[in-house]
Amino acid sequence: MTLSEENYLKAIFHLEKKYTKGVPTNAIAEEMDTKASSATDMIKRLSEKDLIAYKPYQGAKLTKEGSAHAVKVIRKHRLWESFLVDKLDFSWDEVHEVAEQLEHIKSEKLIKELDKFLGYPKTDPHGDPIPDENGKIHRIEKTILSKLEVGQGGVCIGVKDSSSAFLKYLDKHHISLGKSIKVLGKESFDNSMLVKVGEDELTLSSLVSTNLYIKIVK
Amino acid sequence: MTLSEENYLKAIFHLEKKYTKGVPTNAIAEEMDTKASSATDMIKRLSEKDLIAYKPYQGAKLTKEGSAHAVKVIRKHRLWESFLVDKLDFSWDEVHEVAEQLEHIKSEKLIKELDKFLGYPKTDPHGDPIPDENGKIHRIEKTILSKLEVGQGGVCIGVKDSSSAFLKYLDKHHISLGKSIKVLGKESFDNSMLVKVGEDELTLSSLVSTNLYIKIVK
DNA sequence: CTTATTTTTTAGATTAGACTAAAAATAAAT
DNA sequence: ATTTATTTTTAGTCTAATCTAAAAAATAAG
Repeated sequence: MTLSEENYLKAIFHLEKKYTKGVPTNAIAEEMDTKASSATDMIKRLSEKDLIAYKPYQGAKLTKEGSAHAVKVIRKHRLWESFLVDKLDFSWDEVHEVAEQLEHIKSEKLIKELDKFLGYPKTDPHGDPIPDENGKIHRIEKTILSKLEVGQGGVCIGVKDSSSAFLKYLDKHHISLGKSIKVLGKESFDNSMLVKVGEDELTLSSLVSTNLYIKIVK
Repeated sequence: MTLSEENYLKAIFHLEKKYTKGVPTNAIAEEMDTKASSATDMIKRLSEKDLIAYKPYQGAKLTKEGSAHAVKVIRKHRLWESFLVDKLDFSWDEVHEVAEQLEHIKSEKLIKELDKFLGYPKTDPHGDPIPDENGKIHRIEKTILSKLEVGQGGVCIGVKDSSSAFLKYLDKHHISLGKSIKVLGKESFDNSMLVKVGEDELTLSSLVSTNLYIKIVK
């Protein structure tokens, strides 16, 4: 399995949440930041290897095998991100690029030992679940902050957008995983909200509140 | 710089110890486990990028730039090997393959932080020196065990052959870095020697004694 | 100093992955 | 239901890295 094949599988895996009845070629090309013709080529290759099911013009779906492989890569990615933050003092906005490389290292033992070394973490530095050795993804119940009503509150447990820009914004305003957040007010005009984060009060735009995952606590 | 280019640079770097006036194409091909024609191709590419100096039929020599890059890769390789042994419970015969992959990860910060995390180790698990951040290799004075006279002794500080088979042989006979070794007798017929390793006495064949590095202690 | 051998290079093919440009299939709109 | 627009695929080219087979250069031997 080549590096490029693995990246395509991963892309399709993520896109399947959005396109449940076959991921379109264009969507894959866009996700991979390449051209549709290149995506078509790769789709054919993956199809021949039975990693995806594909009929021309019908979009792609991962097979059991393809999905299993994608999950393995995602497991490695998230374990490496955890390593970088927990052991090497990387901040959560610095880990993605490096993990993109590390996720392709081939060694069963390496990932098993790394998992042990990290103390079998359940989530990565962005709150995303780390698939277990059998490929099982333990999804956590989470709510988008913007869906909370005034008076409701909870704990920040993840981000939807994990771009460096967004993560840096959160750092700047002292919002991090584990912080308690309570909704003090909502502005219907622009959907911004007034929240209490830890001891601070601040106003969050819609763009921010729609990208933060909360675990509701009564 | 591609993965393959890096591997060729590394190969040439190691071969330069043996071929001081230009590394022959065939030697490179053999080291890289490929064909001479492939080596010629790569030599041309590296030459165009000024990473090696090369005139047809004259063999290859690393330029300053090429050598610096090779050393960086070697630094990464040895730091990763240290990580695998010190932190992830790999044994010294298991690290090479994985480090061959990890050495190509591109991130200045990663390697800087890894070095710090490991406590700035001076040598890798086989006793080979880890180049520092500036590419300086602090070579240790070492003697091949077979060169010692009867009565002389020292500490095992490295291996010349780091094949899995040899390392496993050493494990089996409780020979590891840091162990004290004393020569009790030499057999001129087959150049085997009787040695005391720690508290044990054992006979080492010439193949073994010519592949163990010793720091002589009086 | 020619001949034979070894080493190295060239020539031509192949594969994975990507690209551009054009054709074909599907979907949308008058 | 045709025309228009979008999406997808095909056809052909390109690059990095490899290979085999053959030619050319350098070295060694008689």
